Amino acid sequence: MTMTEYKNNFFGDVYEVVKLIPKGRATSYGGIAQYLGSKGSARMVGWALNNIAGDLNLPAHRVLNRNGRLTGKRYFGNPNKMQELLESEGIEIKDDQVLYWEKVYWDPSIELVI
DNA sequence: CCTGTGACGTGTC
DNA sequence: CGACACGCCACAG
Repeated sequence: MTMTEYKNNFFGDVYEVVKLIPKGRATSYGGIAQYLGSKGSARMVGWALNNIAGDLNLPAHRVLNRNGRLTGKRYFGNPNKMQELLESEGIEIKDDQVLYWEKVYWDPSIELVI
């Protein structure tokens, strides 16, 4: 990892958490930020994903905003790509909004034990 | 150095 | 419900 990329562990931490999101579940930028504590804010998580999503094999489609909205769909090249990936895992989506978000939501600070 | 700009979140009106 | 403000941190110009 070069300095331009993994400056702190932050990128690596985001990478690690995103990789651990179970299939068919999803989490939020804020959730990851909360799990990482003071290392970064929710904005940082989005920024991190924006940098590493394409290069690494990350299931970045499982990271949504707090309301379960597909805010990052435009970064998947194909606007429908993100929704298709989620739906292929059994997640229902209506108008860029994940249905039953409470059930789908996976909070790393609660369900992830490292 | 200062400003704008985000794959964000919370709060207020 | 939508519009804003503010906090957040890094980065580009």
